[in-house]
Amino acid sequence: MKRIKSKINTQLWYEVYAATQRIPPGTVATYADVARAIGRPRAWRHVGTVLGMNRDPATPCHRVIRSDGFVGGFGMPGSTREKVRRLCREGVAVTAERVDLRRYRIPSPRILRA
DNA sequence: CCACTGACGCGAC
DNA sequence: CGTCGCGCCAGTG
Repeated sequence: MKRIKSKINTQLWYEVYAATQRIPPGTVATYADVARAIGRPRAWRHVGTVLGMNRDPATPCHRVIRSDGFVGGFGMPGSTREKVRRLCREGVAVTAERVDLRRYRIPSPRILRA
C-alpha cells in the first residue's frame, strides 16, 4: 500500500488500508467489519470516508461493501459499475448491485487484524 | 477553533 | 417486510 496524494497519512488511514488489503480475493467485508478490525467499532462512517479518498487502483477497496449487502459507492472512475465489475471478476456474484453476505462475507473478522 | 460532511448502520415506524 | 431519519468518527475547510 502506498499513499498517493500524501495528505491522507493518518494512523487510522493506514490501519484501514492494511485491513482492506487483508481481505481475501473472492470475499468481501463490510465497512463495520473493517472498523471493528482496527479497533474503532464506531468509526465505520470514517472508514467509508477514507476509502472514498483513495485513488490507488492497487488497493482492493472494492471488497469493502455495506452491511446490508449493497456494494455501496466507489470513488474511482466507473463508480459503482466498476466496483461491481471487479467483484464479479473475482467470483463474487453481484445481483442488482447487491451481494449475498452469508456466502461471500469473510469467514472471520480476525483475518483483517494484524 | 467551529462546523460541515462523507464509498455508513440500524433502530423506528 | 420496505422506508425514513437520526447517529457516528475523524478529517477537512
